[in-house]
Amino acid sequence: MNVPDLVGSLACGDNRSAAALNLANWRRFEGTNLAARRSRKSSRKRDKPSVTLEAVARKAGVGASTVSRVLRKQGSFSPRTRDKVVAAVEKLGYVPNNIAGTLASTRSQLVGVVIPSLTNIVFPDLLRGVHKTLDAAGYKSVIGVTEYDPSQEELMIESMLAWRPAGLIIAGLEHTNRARTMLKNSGVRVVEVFDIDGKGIDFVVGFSNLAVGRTSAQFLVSRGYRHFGYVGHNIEMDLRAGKRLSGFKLALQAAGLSLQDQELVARPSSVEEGRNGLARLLARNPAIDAVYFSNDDMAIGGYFHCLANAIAVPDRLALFGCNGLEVARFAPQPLSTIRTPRFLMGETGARLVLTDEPSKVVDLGFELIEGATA
Amino acid sequence: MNVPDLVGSLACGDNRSAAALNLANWRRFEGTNLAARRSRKSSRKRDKPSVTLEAVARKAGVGASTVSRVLRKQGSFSPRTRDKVVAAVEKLGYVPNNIAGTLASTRSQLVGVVIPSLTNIVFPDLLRGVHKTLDAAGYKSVIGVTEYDPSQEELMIESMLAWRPAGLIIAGLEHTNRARTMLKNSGVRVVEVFDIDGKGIDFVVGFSNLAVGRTSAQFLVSRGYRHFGYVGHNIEMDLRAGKRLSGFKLALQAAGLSLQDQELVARPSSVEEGRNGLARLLARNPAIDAVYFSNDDMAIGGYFHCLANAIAVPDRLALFGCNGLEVARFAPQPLSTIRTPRFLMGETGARLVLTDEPSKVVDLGFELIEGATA
DNA sequence: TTGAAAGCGCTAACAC
DNA sequence: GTGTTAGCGCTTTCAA
Repeated sequence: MNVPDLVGSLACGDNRSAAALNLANWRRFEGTNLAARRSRKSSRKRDKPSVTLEAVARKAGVGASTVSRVLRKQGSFSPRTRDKVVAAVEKLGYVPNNIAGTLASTRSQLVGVVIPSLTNIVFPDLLRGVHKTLDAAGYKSVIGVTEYDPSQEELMIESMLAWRPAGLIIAGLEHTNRARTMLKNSGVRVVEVFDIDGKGIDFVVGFSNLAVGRTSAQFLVSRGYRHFGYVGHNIEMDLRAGKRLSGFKLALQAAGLSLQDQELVARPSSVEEGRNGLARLLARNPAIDAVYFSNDDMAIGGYFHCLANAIAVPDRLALFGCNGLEVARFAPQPLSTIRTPRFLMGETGARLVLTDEPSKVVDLGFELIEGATA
Repeated sequence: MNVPDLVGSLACGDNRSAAALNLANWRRFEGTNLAARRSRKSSRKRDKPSVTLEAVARKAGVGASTVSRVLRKQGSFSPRTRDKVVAAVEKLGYVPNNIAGTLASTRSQLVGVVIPSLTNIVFPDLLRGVHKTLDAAGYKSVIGVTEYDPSQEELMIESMLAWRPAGLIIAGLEHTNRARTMLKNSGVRVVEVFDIDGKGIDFVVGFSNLAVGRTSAQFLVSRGYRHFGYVGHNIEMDLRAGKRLSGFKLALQAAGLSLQDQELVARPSSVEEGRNGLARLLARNPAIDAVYFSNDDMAIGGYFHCLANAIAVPDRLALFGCNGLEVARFAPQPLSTIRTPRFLMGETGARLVLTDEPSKVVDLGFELIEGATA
């Protein structure tokens, strides 16, 4: 144990092989019911002896249901009984089995969280809020990542539902029809977050991406910029970024202006794509004096491009992002952007998903940060 | 439904209240067994009718175990039977109950992941790797966040174990004694990640933080720097950052040099703390010509300080970080740092945790990125 | 205040 | 190839 192996010693085989092997071993055991049961235990070295509630009950000299009541501090029991039980639990190192508990009570303490990505910090931010609230209430979050793919999301939702979660928190309002149907029929409470521009299933918690885009445009217009460009990532996948762009364009239109050029990258947002995207946009269209980015990661990339190429910000070029990331806040020039309530969305969503309240939409709003880049 | 409510309509009460309320309603129902059962269903609007395996079996006109076999593509069944079952599943919208399945088979498809934080992108990076591997193998990850607090970690581990996970992935090698004992007695496979400098419980997957610190120092020394400073976050909480600092100091010592000054922030790492920390360090000790940061977030903050104050990097001051974050890679001057294998750690850890292999330590190594700041 | 009994919905062994 | 049977480890009822 703990003998340092090197990377080379790692087989890069199929992840399932081990499970398959187990199963194979497994099915070799024959004999009487009892013998078979016993073999099962020994067939996997690592199969825990698993102290059960009943073992605790025996040790404490009480009934199983009494132990159950004591452990959940529910119903009544004498102090003496409680002490005996607690002592037995300690002695045996008993850890309750939530799987059995959940099955018996039909009330799970698992909440599913389905997000498109873990690469963009906004989703971990959401998770932080969710986790904080859930943890305080004794719930655990099971996470699923969809990579912005609706069919993967559908699969994810289906397998999440198989765990009979207490609730489901999902980023976005757009899902496949089947996903929507499963969700509705499941009887599980659903909270859709990050977007309120559309029709939700149950609870909807977030902000209007359309309004974010609109507000961004109005701000830039009010600052006197007139030649607008856009640098964004794949808006066919990230529908919310697409809605922001729509809002942005609509507001420009309303002001009698328009987007002069846009650079759309077919990949996820990143600092790199933002930097390169801006470079391409400017090469193509040097007259642009203000650029709207699909988010702060992209915008920071753009800012880096300006720093590296001595482009005066905001005099020669204004930059505007979305999200209000920490890194953007402490740049030499704080990025002009809109702060979105990711953590609060997580907290709010987690709280609602555990309630019995009627469905509703909660607009958490957003905040414009003037910054120094526009 | 979907009537836009405003934020104000949200009570900011205790998260448990709803659950408590449910329970209260719950216990009010009395009567015969059947009546009670029925009340249960109606007491919570949202209690699903829950189609069962048996319902599918009836609909398909076959036995329950046959349905089970078909659904898990295990054992044998005729094509005709399969078609009947599949049809019934479709018709009824059946979603298997993993809770029951897990209890019956005593083989869970849940893997616990215990990390100190979600604020620092390195942990989501780990999660990405874990999730990718687990997802491909049909497993789900349950996450727990400890906020770098050993006693919270202990609690987290305990409640994770209650779900009888297929395995547990934990960041770091340092745990409370009770946590370690629980882990060992649980019979669950454990993978400790992010650190190999110490004694592990079962699998250990990561890199040597001591070596990272040492390598960083050697690099800076080889570049000709002689007056070293350190800007870091709370190393009493983040033990791995502490180990890097130790390695750094040891290597300086070995070169006949030493750290001239250090700025330790008592908070989590952030761009802000890095920026302010460097400002304080330089104010106190202007002679320093190279600064080692506890990680890239801090280092980027330091870099921003230099940009904002026209401090020539690396001529006047060299900067060195740790992790190799994307944002650092595309800064005007790419940050000099060490890339750590977060994603790979996640993949490797997840793969190992599902195996039957004997315990071992896997050193995934790290990579020095020369960058342009040192 | 307590224990016996009946499930929760599924899997696995085994006989047919 | 398929159905019957016996649990998995709990919670909840109900009678004592």
